[in-house]
Amino acid sequence: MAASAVTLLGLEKKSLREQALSALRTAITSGKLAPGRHLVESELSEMLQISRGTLREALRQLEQEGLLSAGPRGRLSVRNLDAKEIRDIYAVRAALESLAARTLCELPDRAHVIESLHEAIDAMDAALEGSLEDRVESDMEFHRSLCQLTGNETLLHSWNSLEGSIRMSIMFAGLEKGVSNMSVERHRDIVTAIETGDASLARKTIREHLDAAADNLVA
Amino acid sequence: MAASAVTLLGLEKKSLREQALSALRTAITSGKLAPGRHLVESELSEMLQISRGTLREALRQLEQEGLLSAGPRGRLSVRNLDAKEIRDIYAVRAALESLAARTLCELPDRAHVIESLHEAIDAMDAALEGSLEDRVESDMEFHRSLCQLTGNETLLHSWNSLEGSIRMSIMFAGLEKGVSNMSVERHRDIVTAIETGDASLARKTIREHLDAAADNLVA
DNA sequence: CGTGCGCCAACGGTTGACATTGGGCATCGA
DNA sequence: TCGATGCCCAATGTCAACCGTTGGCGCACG
Repeated sequence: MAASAVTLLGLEKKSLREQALSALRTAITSGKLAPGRHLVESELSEMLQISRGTLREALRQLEQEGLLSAGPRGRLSVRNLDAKEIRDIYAVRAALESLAARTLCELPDRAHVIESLHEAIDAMDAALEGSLEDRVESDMEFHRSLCQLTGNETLLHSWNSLEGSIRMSIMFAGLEKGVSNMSVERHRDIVTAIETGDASLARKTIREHLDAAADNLVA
Repeated sequence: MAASAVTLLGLEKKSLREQALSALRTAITSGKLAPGRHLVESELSEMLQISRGTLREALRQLEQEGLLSAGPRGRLSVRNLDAKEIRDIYAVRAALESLAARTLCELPDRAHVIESLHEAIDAMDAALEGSLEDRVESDMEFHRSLCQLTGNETLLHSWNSLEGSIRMSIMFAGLEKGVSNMSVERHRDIVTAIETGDASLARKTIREHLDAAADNLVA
């Protein structure tokens, strides 16, 4: 049986829940919904033009991603990060990406991996001409690729769950500070290390990169 | 302001959604809901005596925990793990717990941490007399404590999200195989390493423990 | 001035309904 | 007989309206 056209084209219209999820995630990580802001189900469901039930499913998901924090009686508000939490998030991030780097180094055939990573770096280069948001976007893309290319679904899933928190951290510190860590050179070093297959070097490179980023964010 | 009695006692009755979540999680990780089994909302909502809406919130959460996999048109079924996925899960697990070990080693005041870990080990000792399930339970408790005691909420959260998958891995391989890795001595070594504050030793110890466990599970 | 009472906002949960979509089965034609 | 056609149904996605509960808040009253 042939896959449907939409599936082949990757154009399947997302469910309302998924749309709401994306919309809310973007609103939060872009600061349109300020940290600490209390969310009211009825308000949101009206804004997004979806029913409360559908909305609640999306909210649960955002809660699990750590973008929302639950107060007493299920009261939800946009999570507010402090410096320690940002460091904590980046510590977990570093652990995951270290694993990614090590895994990639151990792959027998890394050719296509290296190629993909170079493409991601080219995209970052191109984004230098764009807005701050574009630069953040291409950076996230690169790091997500690291996890994705390992072929470890669980790793990718964990990273995706953390992505919202990472974006919040960057937003919290201010986009300017956030992008200041995203030197293309640094990322080239990471790819080079992976290319050589030196796992400990790759891990060290990426760890230092992320540690520096965290330091910079909370400075 | 005083916290309410129920809060103090930690006895707040869980919401129906949370109850359903626990019930389903247990049903899956205990094998009562066989891997690959297709789940029908209306059936489950009747079994659990809750409405479809509430059930769907719980299902979404289980999906994010990796216990359920979504087929076409939102069709949910109990996730089916193969050997590679188990290894992948344990690789992520090891990354998280390595971070936990390192973090604990770097804590200036580890006395209460060591104490808590010793209690967890005592519980494992006691569970030697109990059922296989008891032993698994006390083991999970120990490892969760590792993450919790770091004080890194994000780390604990990530571990919790992975816990379901870990339990599934153990169930998949058979409880006997699962518990065979849970030697109390091994765990004592981990605590000892943390006690000395030797981060690299602690990481090495826990990593070897988990690698061996994964090997054993898929063997 | 303080206290108690009642209103109201917001959440947890339910019910019943409807559209959509694909699978399965039976029917029909070559 | 076998494949194509088309209908029915199961299951999900979504909605609207509703109820009970619970705290917060403000007002009236002693």
